[in-house]
Amino acid sequence: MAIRGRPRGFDRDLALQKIMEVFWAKGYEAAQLNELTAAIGITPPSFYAAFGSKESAFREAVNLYVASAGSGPMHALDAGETAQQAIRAMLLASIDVALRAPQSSGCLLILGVMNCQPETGPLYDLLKGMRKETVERVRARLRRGVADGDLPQTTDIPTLASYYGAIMQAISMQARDGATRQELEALVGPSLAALQ
Amino acid sequence: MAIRGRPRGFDRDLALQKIMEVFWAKGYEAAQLNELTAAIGITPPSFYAAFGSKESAFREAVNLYVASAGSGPMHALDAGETAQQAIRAMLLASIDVALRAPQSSGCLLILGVMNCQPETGPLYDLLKGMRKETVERVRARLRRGVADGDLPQTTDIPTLASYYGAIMQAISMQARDGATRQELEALVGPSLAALQ
DNA sequence: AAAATTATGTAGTGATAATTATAGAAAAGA
DNA sequence: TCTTTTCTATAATTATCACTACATAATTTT
Repeated sequence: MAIRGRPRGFDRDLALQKIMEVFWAKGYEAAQLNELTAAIGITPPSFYAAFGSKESAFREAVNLYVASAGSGPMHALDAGETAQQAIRAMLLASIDVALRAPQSSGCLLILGVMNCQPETGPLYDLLKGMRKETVERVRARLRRGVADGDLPQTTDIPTLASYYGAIMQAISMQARDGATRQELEALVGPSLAALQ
Repeated sequence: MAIRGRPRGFDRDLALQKIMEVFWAKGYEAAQLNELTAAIGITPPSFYAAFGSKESAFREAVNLYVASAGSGPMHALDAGETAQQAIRAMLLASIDVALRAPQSSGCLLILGVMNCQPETGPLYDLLKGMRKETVERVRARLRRGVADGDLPQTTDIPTLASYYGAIMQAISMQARDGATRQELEALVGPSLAALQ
């Protein structure tokens, strides 16, 4: 049996794409509902029928982001031959992501919710958890680096992993401050000194 | 002739101190006027009579911050014997500031205005300009380090300066994410590798 | 074709938050 | 004392923004 009732007048996947771009460009709190609906070309009731609420739309957008636009750094981390190359590639991919952002730049997972309002706590924690996961993946890659002989046995893996997590946060902040690709790439060199 | 009219019922300097703490703890956008007035113990009309608006109160608070609670890192930068010691002391002082923050932690100049709302653009630019000034002072200290022979002539000063600016931003972000002093100090070591 | 079901558009509703009008209180000057 | 000046408190006012009630449109099922 086919779907009952009046069919949706827009493509939900395409709409989610637009939603992600608006949230990415402006962050959760600054992205107003009328910007979201205007970007899609629908009115509020259609938005709520399709996505439930601003918050649940954001959660969906984050999942889409992780699976698409924001996947570069983690992919680069896995693809690098040595630990050093992997870290370097991850940081360069972060720069790509930060500069590919629609407007104000930066990574959605890092700048998407700045906890400007008290009620955004759960979303802030959601992104915080994802950042933590990122650091965990870096940690795993460094462990592999030690096992492969890329890094000395004495490497302080937890410290280095959270350090590179911090570098990625810094890249996003600087991108939001308007840094150029050159300026962002200049951050990568010094940070790799910690792997020598 | 003495001051005419009913005298102010509260200490303006003390009130500004409170205002700074609230803005520091919650950021510009999340700090609501009733929190500000409640912290001081006054009502809105008194606040507006004394400070003009939320925005101008914030500007005053930022100036107070730079002159007091937030002065540590720049002071440490000037006091360090060698360039390496100065940078290290600055980063450690940044950690002190980030952890001394009233509530959600981090540096007011870094996290005070995250541009969640479009109308906060001017304040965002104000803080951005101050961050730029910080990097300029780091640059000057590194130049002196080269002149003193602390650092090789080939040192890429602009790159390193903005790199350490980025590290301070990262310290604030991680502090806001709930990092402990130990975790923050762990970021300093790797970042100093760039000065070897 | 009629009923059932789901989407859409117009035009609100309700909550929140910065700001202020108005009246009254506390001081100095005449 | 009485006027002038400045501060304070209560209670609006205004704007913004997420969200929705209601009527209507477009489908499928019977």
